[in-house]
Amino acid sequence: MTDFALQQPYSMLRPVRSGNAFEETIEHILQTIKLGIFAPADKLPPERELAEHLGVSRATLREALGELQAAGYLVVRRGRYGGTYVSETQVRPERRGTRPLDRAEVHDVLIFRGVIEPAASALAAGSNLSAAARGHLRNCLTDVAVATEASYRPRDARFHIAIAELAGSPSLVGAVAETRSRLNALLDRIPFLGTNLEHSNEQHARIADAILRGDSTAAERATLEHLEGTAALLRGFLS
Amino acid sequence: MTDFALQQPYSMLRPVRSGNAFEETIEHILQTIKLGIFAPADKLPPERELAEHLGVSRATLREALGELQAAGYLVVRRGRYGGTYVSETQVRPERRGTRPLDRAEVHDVLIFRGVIEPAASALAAGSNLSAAARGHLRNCLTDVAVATEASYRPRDARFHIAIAELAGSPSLVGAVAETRSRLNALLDRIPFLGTNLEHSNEQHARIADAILRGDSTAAERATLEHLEGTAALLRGFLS
DNA sequence: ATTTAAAGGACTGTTATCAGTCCAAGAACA
DNA sequence: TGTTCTTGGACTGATAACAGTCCTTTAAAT
Repeated sequence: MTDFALQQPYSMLRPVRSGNAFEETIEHILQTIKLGIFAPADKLPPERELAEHLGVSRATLREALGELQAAGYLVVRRGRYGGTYVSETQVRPERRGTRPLDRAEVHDVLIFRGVIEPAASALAAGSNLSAAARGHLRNCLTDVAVATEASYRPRDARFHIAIAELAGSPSLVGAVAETRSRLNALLDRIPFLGTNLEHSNEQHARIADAILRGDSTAAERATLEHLEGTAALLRGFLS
Repeated sequence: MTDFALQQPYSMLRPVRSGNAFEETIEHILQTIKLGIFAPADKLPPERELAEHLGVSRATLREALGELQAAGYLVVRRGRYGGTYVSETQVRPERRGTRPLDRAEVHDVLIFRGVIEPAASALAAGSNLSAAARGHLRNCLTDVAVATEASYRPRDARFHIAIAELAGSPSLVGAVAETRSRLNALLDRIPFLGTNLEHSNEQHARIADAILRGDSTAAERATLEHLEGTAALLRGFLS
């Protein structure tokens, strides 16, 4: 631990804005795709509406959309009933394992995720879930269960975010989504190891089951166990 | 619960930036004061340094500082060994209880805080704490213990943020700080009720003691109990 | 008394972002 | 076959935010 007194106030003086609006917008939309919020072939909201939601001018949004289109993430259809669609063909992922892992970042992400995801599961299990909410969770579970290796990551994220949505706290949803995104960025930096999809899906099923049964303790424990897999994988690449 | 399917993707399309850089900067600096990160008479970092930390140009930062100076939060001394200082005289708080509480916001803040603060305490208790870290926690505990009603709120926040700092996850610190800030905004909207400082300080002591003893379970439980007080107070004003 | 250096204060020109307006496409519908 | 209307596309002028430079103050050091 470095000098505690000196670093104190500076930990709170984080950047007010992470860059220019244009880049932030690109990053944000890319996240919604990589987290499975918008699946391939989904239609984004109309530009004017999306710009308002993102708190950015349409001009800036269009710059960002143009870039994502050029990169192959989006396709655009003009005219009435046209719109911006998520590309159905996967974008070639960047070369893996090029940049080294940042120890502190790995540590931070794993700790934070270990706090909020089990808590989200426990809260979801303890809530009075509507039929629609239950259906949504089951849909996400099925989607990830039938995913191929190529489509797994976003659907996995979508499933975990769905759980947070059931917990009834928008802040929690945002925290889970952002943390997943940071985790994905870390996973992109290590050589690909075939995930044990079967094992993972089995754990997903146990989590969903506990939540739908209303068993908070089981939901929390199952989630904690599930997280341990990825955590161990990442920690393995630190040493 | 509103229509689940329709609101889905939009929950993730939150604003990329919450306003203009100038206002964000004001708000951010004001937070560091209200959260006790900078106490009265403390010196802020030099403008050039602070601007870089906040990711904003010096011109914009100076606009914000000027506003805060005009409002009485800051005093500026020029020349070598000068700088920007937090005012020692309290700024008169706005009229309380004018705007009504937002149900959803109260709900969200209380849930999220109930997740992260107990977790932070448990993690802190489970860590190998350096002597400096232990000293820092004890200092914050003393500060809040000897606070008057006027100085209580920022010192209380500082204590709870100090706990998160011991947990070893910057994200967790940020989450606790931001949530405290939102909570303060809510508390500002209800009529002032004399807090039971004695009871609160007793709970603080129990939390700090459990953390310093390394008893995670006790630290977590004590924190949960401590939060219940404020939670009940706020919930009382919803009905 | 003079010098020094670290801080705030003030200006410049450039670039990014904005709100607002109008144009062009083109699938659905009559 | 033509009309309609929602959508992306393109432009304009105004404003916000920027990086960079130089000036002013003032307590400490000499």
